[in-house]
Amino acid sequence: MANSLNLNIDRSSPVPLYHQVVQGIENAIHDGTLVPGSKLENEIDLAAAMNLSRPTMRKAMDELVRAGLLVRKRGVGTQVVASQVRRPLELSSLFDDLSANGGKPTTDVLTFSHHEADPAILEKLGLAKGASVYHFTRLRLVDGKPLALMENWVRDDIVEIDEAGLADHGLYGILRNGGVNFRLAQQRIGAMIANDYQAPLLETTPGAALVTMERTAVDDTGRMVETGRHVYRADQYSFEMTLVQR
Amino acid sequence: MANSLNLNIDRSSPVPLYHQVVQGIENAIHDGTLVPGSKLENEIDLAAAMNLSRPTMRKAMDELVRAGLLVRKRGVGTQVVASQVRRPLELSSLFDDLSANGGKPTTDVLTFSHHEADPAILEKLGLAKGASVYHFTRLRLVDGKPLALMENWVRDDIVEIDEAGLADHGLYGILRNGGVNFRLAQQRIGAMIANDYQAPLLETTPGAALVTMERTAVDDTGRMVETGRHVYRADQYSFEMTLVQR
DNA sequence: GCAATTACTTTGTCCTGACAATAGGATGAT
DNA sequence: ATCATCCTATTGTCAGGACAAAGTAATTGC
Repeated sequence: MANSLNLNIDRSSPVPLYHQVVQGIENAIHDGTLVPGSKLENEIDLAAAMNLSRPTMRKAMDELVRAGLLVRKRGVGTQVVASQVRRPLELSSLFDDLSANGGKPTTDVLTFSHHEADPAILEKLGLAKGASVYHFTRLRLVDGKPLALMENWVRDDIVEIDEAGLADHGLYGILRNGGVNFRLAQQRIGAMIANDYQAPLLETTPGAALVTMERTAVDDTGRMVETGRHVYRADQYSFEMTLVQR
Repeated sequence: MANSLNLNIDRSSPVPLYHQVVQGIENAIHDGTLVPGSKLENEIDLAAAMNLSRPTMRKAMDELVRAGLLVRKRGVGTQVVASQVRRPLELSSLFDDLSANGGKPTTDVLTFSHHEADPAILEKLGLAKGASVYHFTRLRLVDGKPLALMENWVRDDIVEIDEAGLADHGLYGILRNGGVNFRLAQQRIGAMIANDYQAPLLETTPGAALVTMERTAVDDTGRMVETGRHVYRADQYSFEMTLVQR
């Protein structure tokens, strides 16, 4: 039952050793080399087999446990977790909500303006009274069919944004290019009924179910850079995630 | 700006040192000793000040970074993240969705049965054809007002469940008592419109917005123990989370 | 034969030490 | 004065070792 799992570790690569191990095991699980339910060799031997130290091996396994692919039990060993539970959107997808679903996503910019922020937005972005923000609404389509209506506010003291760039590179593309490194985001997911404004844009009827998502993103210097409110057609979108009990 | 942060580390305590540090810093942030935006001392000095090794201190900080309370930058230092972004439900709340909101949560068991599982449930729980499951629906109320309608299926080869116990101890209470250690869960959040069955139970009207949540929970041996579908009144509930970019 | 004890395996925690990579400021040359 | 270069502070990665705790299996005593 103990799978030996031969991985190639490239010590000259710039990618950290523990991350190479993470990817290696991930791949092994995906392509069936590591069967769900099977037990891995113990940390010491595994580390020795790859010429790594135990802390390095452990750090790799830590990540996989956090990701929900492995399960450890003291005195027993480490197991590949039951299949079925796939790698979901997961936390890492701080940006680019979709695009993985196969279809071709496109975006229409509906409105674009640059004006003084109202109090609610000032608070959400932690700005001083009188500060200005970019404000725009966009329609996200997949294969030409409307999926989401997105309204965003972005502080204007970091990157300059114009309508054309927004359409071409996307919001996060512009911000990343402008040197913004996002670190975390707070997000709230709920539901509402499509109103008369939203319904025609999303090609549905007033009263249809919508998934709502509000998000505020923070960069690595602690500034709240962007906040927004998105609504998705409930029949075409839902949020998947894997929760890990530490 | 460098906060010294005097923490008491109890080396005789059974709780790991790194976890004591995590709690200490968490508290310091909460009660204002550590101001958002302020810089911490560097890892080496902090570790030395508490008579800890750097790896131990780092492990503690790792957790706080993952939780979104701290932000690290190589060559620069570690910062307390901007306020506003509070500790949300977060991953740890695999169970006990609410109860923190102040009100008194109660639960009514509406239906309870034990029968052969249909194919969809068999697949979700990874059971063989012909296996039986517990199936029940519950109404969750806060301060007597209905909040959520919950329908669950639980495999019957681990713990015996009866209606009275369910009402008294809750589903996760029973399972934990029965020796089930949950490790992870896959969850999907979406939206729908209240139908004629749901509306009166939730004391709302057909057509009202509902948040839907489907979840399958896996224990530490890799078994899928429980799956369920919950609907919440959208005007009273939403899912909050913090996403961390690693 | 059965139960309590012991031994062993494996993960969990912690330590010391070292060097690399990056960001930012200080320094120096032009 | 301005720009390129060097230096320093700080986090990122990695090694090797040691002991504790928990779960499992084997052994022993009755």
